[in-house]
Amino acid sequence: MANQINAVSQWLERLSAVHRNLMRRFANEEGLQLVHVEIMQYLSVSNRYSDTTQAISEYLGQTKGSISQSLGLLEDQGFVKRTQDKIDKRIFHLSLTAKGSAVAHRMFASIDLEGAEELEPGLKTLLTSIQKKNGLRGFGTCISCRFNQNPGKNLFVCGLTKEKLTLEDTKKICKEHDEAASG
Amino acid sequence: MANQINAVSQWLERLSAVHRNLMRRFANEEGLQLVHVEIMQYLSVSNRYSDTTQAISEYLGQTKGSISQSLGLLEDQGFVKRTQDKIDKRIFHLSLTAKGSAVAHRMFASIDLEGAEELEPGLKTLLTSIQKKNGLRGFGTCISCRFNQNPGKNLFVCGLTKEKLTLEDTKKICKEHDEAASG
DNA sequence: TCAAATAGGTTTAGATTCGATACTATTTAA
DNA sequence: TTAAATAGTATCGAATCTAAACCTATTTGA
Repeated sequence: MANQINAVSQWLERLSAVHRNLMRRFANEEGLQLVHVEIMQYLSVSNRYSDTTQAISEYLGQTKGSISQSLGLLEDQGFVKRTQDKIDKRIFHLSLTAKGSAVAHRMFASIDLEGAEELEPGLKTLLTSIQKKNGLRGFGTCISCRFNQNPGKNLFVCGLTKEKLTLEDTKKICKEHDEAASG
Repeated sequence: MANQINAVSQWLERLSAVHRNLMRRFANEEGLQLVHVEIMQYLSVSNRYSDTTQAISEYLGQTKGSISQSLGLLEDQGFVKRTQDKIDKRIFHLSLTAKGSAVAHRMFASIDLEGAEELEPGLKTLLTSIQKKNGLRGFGTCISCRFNQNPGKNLFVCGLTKEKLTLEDTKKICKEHDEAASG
């Protein structure tokens, strides 16, 4: 048993290292730092509740001060723009400019995962389980979220914020994600 | 199709980030840096052809200068010891002391992957495929290596180095690993 | 045999990141 | 009205990372 678990841990470890290597290689080719690419990747898939300095900090597991610095650089270089929240003026929503969006696209294209499709359900389950067991935020999409309501075709409502969401909205990553009860 | 691949990439990205977060958290609890734990984890599973500064550098995707520095620290603190190769005196084999080994054990124990066993074959296949497509070193075990020969029960020979290997040897990670032809 | 090339490792210098702390501004709660 | 909590920024010191130069040992090749 223990051996079996260690084996999974081992491959996961390696997979994680390989993924980081590829990301770093891509970052270098673009003349960027690894963390900058990671931030842009995250912003390309995060929803309106999750596009803040704080959320990025929790996602990447680095302090918000460090992320704040990196965001300052990315903004100066025109990859990212900030928009102050209209209601809560402490919050700044971050989004990719066309330039930043192009980087994220190239990044996804550069990591070739052909043939890995069948792993998706397993990866997702493993991920949810690990996040939960270790007290990390959910970071999942609305599809599997217990707050998600679907009162009509292509009509969604977030039970937590009571806001309407489009189908596209529900495909993005949310920091408030909480797994639906199994069944 | 593209969407499906992006979804896998997305979960892989997140899994990689979560894994790194957990490793970093563990490192902090031990009063160590992330990279130090990663090095010890690697040394706990690498074989005699792969326990060098150079190999660690390729595994973790960082420069050998950087790894050399970290190894110096780990040696000073008694986690790692170096042994000069008897034949090629440029090479120093690295291994964990009892203190270092204990850290690696605690690390494996702290990452709870219960229920992930069934993912193992898929992860391994994905890993091999990614490494190959991106021109990265194999880093696998003898079991799936084309150089591995098995002339008798519990008797193994590496076709590349012509050396005898024990069953335990064949479970470790090798930087010369090359996938056996499929079939 | 001997010089040149290669390979494993270390060292150094400069840039960057990281974490901790302190600070501002805004919002929420009492 | 105040106190506490939240979102984010600024600053500083410590540590890491990369690139390049450097050292030594080994291999190559004429």
